[in-house]
Amino acid sequence: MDAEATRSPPPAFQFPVKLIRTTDHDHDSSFPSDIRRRTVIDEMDFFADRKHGADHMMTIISNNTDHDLKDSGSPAGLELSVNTGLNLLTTNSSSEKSTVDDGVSSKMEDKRSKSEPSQLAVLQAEVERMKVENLRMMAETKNNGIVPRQLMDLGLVAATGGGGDTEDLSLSPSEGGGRRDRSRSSGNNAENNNEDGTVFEQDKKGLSGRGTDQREESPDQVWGSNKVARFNSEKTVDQTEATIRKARVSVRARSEDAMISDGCQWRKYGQKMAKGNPCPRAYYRCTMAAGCPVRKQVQRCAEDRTILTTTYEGNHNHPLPPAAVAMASTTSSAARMLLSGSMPSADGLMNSNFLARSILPCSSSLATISASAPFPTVTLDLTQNPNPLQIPNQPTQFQVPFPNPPQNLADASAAALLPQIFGQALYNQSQFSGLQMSQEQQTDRLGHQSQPALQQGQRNSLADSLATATAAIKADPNFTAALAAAITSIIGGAHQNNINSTNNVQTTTSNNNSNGNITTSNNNSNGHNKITNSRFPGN
DNA sequence: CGCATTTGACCCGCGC
DNA sequence: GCGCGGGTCAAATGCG
Repeated sequence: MDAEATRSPPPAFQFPVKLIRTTDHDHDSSFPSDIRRRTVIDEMDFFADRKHGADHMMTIISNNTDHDLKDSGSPAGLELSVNTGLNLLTTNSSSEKSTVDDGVSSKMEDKRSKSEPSQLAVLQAEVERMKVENLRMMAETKNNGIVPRQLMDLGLVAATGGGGDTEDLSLSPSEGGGRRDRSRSSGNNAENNNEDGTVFEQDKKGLSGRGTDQREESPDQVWGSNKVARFNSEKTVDQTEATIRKARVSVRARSEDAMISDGCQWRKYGQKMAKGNPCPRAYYRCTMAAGCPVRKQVQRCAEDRTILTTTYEGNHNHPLPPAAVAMASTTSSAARMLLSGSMPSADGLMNSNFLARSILPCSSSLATISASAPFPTVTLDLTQNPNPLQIPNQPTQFQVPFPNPPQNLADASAAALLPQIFGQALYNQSQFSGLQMSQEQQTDRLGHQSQPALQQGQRNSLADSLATATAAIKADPNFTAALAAAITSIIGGAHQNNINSTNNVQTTTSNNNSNGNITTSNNNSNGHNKITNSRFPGN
């Protein structure tokens, strides 16, 4: 498996979900023996460098917005750094031996940025525009004495930067040694202060009843706790914080393997039988960096044990390998969608639901938002056949006619496209969310404007944002073509792979120069593209 | 021997 | 106040 880490991944267009094939399923007590005994389909490697094509779009957006906004230090960056729980960092983690398939990422990133200057420029311009707009909105809201908490939170998160140094201020319980002092006072948040004096937003620690959670890090440590605001003052703010803190993103995907790969390294730290499900729930924490607060739960669906539900919460405090960025982008976008419309109230969540449908009418079965769950949760259901996956009635039609692929491949395709489509739509949605929120808050203060009116406004704003962004993308025929080619290739590749009883889907889409040379190929060499994660020996 | 996983115990919040 | 369930810890265990 170590060989995998050092292997140079082929230039590929891969996806955020990899169905892990573990070699020691027999040791896996997490799943029923019948599941463990099943013939394991070869890995579906949806991860990889998305140097080109659709995924590129998402990556560029993430990178640019992240850097631009962060660098500028402008409030505009706040929104884009929403603490969705998963950073959108694309910086490659250096040399973690088990880092998943990121060996050539840097090069590829560079190459990509060089090869697609026009798209980049367009997107950068778009980001710039968004930034300015956000700045304007911030000023407006401040003048009104209303500061969308969302933006504040984002800003704070942004301030912490991609390094997650904040979390390094203290050791995680394990590293720190000794059992957590659960009686520890929760009032001392000094360690949570940022270098620049900004209190790490989610310092939730302070809010957490569990003193232990102060220990480190991030907000997300409160991941399992229901402790919400105990401060009466700034109640609204705290409620919103709590909402953000607890936001979760669940991904449902069919997999007979122990868990899906999201490009990160995880260590199992617990397993419990959850009520109502004969399948145990496994708890993992990210081990890519000490003190990374990101956790995830993996559990099989009781009704259909081929379905794996992976729930993420937390914010990575370290750079992510490209492979992880894909999933992070997806989940992050989902969380952003959830949170962007999110007031802690049920209305807010319902709004998000509405927004989800508005943004992604095609994904009504792919993305759902639960307001009833203990924590606001976005569920990305990749088990349903997204056929066709499209965004109707949008300025730029984005139609991906799936050829009704087999279930697993449908999942793969959905997973593959999610970061681009879902993420893009959500990204755009997030652009107006600040405005939407401020409007909403003002409206609330003024006395509850009718929901339909707000929603209409949201829809219009969304449509504008989406139109602008999609138009920008569309403006570059090369990119559009590459995107279409990539998608076609994905679908074809998935199909082909299925026929070959191989789930490994590798699509290479190169757009290496500015003269429109587009090459799309389906790299489907059996047994060669398999990517395994040495840190995933199975759970 | 080091590291990851397993698993029972513990803590906490919530509902009754 | 008590029981239940979820989440986490950490010693024990297993594996490479």
